[in-house]
Amino acid sequence: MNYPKISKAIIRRLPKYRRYLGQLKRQGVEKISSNELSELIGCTASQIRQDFNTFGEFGQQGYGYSVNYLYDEINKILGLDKEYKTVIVGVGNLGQALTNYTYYYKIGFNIIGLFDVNPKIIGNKINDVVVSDYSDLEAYVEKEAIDIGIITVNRENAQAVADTLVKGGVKGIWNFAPIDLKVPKHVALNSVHLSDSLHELTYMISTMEHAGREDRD
Amino acid sequence: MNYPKISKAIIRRLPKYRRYLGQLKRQGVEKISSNELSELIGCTASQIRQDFNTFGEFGQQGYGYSVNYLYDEINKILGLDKEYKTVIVGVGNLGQALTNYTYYYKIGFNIIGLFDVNPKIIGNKINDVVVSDYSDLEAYVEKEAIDIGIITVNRENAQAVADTLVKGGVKGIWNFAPIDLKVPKHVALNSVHLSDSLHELTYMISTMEHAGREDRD
DNA sequence: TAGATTGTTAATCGATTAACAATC
DNA sequence: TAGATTGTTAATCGATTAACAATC
Repeated sequence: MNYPKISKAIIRRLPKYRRYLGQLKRQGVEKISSNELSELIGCTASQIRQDFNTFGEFGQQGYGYSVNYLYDEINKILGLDKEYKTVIVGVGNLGQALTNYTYYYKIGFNIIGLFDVNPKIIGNKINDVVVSDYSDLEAYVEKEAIDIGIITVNRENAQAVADTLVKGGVKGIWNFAPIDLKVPKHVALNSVHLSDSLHELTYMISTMEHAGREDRD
Repeated sequence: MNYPKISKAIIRRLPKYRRYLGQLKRQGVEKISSNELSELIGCTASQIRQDFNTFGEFGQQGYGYSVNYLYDEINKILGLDKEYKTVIVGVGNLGQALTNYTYYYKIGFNIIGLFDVNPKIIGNKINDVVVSDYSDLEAYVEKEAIDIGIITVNRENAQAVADTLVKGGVKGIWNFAPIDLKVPKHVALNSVHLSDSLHELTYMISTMEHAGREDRD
């Protein structure tokens, strides 16, 4: 597949489409039109058709889209037709939550390594995986050909962990530390900034309170 | 403050500005120009000035921006000059992680209630807060005038929890269940879709592998 | 005052939506 | 075939960037 350059906006919508199609699949729905899907998701049918057509012709004129086929195609686009060998660095509450989380929604992410610097945690087992010493991380990543490193350490150590993961040869980093990491451009990086998300929420709360007043103007 | 309508894009950038300004503040930097800040963040100086000017005139011509003043102003815009009474519903690993997280970064979010349906968890203490029975949630939210409800239950129960929180009178909901909740428009809602974020990452990994091939064209 | 940098308008760019021809 | 709905082009809308006048 020789993709044209895809905008960040479209990429951010793909997992959402996938979620709704997964839901429809579970409900046993076989076909859906861009119009029906747009009502479900709350966007325009035009956008849906544009987005899909960036990647291929997944529908059939006069009929719509086959839910199963479309779901599979989106999975392929998102790279979810593959398995990813994964390590988590930083086995605090969040690290443990993500271990269980990926274990629970278990499609394709195998957490095969957990790493921490805390001697009290090293040796513990979480979902059958033993927590290893952080100093062994780089060698492990290289030897096991780890695809994804998840960073759940604090801000101060996150960049060092990222550097180690990169040296070990990971393809992608999923970062939860509240900092913008620097990685070489051949390594994929996506960050979940929880505090940013919370602050967007308080912003919304604040403006809504203002809006209450403005309504009377 | 009578805000004009602010685009989602700007709102998403505000917490990021705040993060960098916080860092500069900690480093003891007193003033910064839009140009210096743009290099730090990796965006255009023009965008920074546009963004700030949406909310007010925070700078001084010929000088730049006072880091402390700007930081405080952004905090006010984000509503971070207030305290938020908060409950968490669903005390699994993620709920516990967020309890510790907000406890650790403790500015303004007081987790005063934890709720779950699991009798084995009810009664436990996390950071001095006892886990209560979910059936008491609505009354508690109303009595204590809770501002924010955090949802860390599974997809199946998330909407019911949201409805209960809304009935109790929360101002905002921070949702971690992988579903798009419906709430009345006077209630703020922000969701962290962890799986979506992970799928964006696998997308990036996939396209980078393609890009490797395309480079040779 | 001269130099620097903001605040703000105008130009550009990209993303979304509308419209319709293609086609199942 | 007629009806429906996609695929795709064209029009619109909004967001980003460039430019420069205002001003500290």
